[in-house]
Amino acid sequence: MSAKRPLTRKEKGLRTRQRIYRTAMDLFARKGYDNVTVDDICRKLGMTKGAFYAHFRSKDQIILEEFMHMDRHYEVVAESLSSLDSSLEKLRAFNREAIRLMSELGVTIMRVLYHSQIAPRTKDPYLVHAGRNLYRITEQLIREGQERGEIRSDLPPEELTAILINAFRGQLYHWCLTDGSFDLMASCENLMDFLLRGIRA
Amino acid sequence: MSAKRPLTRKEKGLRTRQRIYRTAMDLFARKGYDNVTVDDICRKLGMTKGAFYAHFRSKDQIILEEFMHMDRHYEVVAESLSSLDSSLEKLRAFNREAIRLMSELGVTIMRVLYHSQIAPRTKDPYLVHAGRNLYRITEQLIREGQERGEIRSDLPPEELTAILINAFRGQLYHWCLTDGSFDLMASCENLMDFLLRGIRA
DNA sequence: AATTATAACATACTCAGGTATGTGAAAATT
DNA sequence: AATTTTCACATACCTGAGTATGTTATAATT
Repeated sequence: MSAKRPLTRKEKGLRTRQRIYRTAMDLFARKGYDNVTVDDICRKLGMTKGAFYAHFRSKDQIILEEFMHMDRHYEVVAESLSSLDSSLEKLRAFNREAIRLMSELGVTIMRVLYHSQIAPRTKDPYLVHAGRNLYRITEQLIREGQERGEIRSDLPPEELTAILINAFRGQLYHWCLTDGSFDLMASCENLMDFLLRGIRA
Repeated sequence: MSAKRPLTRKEKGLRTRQRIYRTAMDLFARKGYDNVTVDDICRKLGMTKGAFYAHFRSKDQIILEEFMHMDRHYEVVAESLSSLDSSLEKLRAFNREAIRLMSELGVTIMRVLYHSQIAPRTKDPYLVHAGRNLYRITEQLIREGQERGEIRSDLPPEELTAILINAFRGQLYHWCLTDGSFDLMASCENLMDFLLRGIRA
């Protein structure tokens, strides 16, 4: 037990925020996102909507944050790539891990994400932020591959990046639409083979 | 003026349905989907929600039907393909027209569609109905191409179909996310080139 | 022709996400 | 130290999609 120094206001706020986050994620996992109301979450925590919306802009902001954590994780994946010597293999490995991470998040979360990101009121959706590690790293790998002559150079790296990511996203979207009715990893492995044919020099 | 024979009940219902449909689409186009409430639509027609929901399951059902019309139109497009002799060119042309149709529907409608199809409560989303013309025709063209040796046969036609359609859908989704910030036709032309590299024998 | 069923709509609700505003205590400012 | 600001949360409300339940005229059944 640590000494019970009275919490500073910021600390208290952060703690509350985390409690909301965890409780929400826990409820989502157990009862399904749309079977959990914001009031449910608050009731379980003995607080009110005021508290919730002081810490999160919306219900699906919770899901978005879970997803954003993943983006940070991409950096770790990228570092593990140095042992591979072909850019194409790096690209393949990086993508495989990205897909794995998303399949581990699960259909439910990915579905809520793809649903909320395209919602009418959603401005500047995170999914397409150019600064995301997903974009940065993919583009970097492609650029490298082009310099080393492994990847075709008749298209700019940004465009190849977009093609790749959007193709996979279409697959993910489909996976969500069908409630995870197929093996995401396996199908993306095939997709990667397919796309690599179109990308190599 | 046609004689004012009293309308049979079915006729009346159908007429009402069409009035709702047109009024809704008109309002959506002018004020934006999410700035139009079901009550707005009803008020403009001098009826109430009861009427609306007797004819449509939900607000976005209207959008879905608009989209389903398009699917019927694919057949017409498919018939115009016979003048082309290469399966790959048929595939390219068919896809181009499909994209054109969707870009003509506009970002707003496509966005509502992609949003509502992946909504938590949406069961058996139309977008992935195997019976859709989009799937049937694409798969047919691929099958032909394989028989004629123009398209690789190491993957089953269903899988190639899925890869193609999902890749394009990813692009469409991205188009919606960014509110139509790029030229859909042009970018899909590039995407098609890219994918054809991976699909030819 | 009388009865029953049903389809087209109206009325009055529920539900859940989100907002506007209030309050008290901690923190910054003087 | 006194005052002002700010932040964490509470209360009360709004909104808009969707539903449960009438009501009435038409169509089907007897």
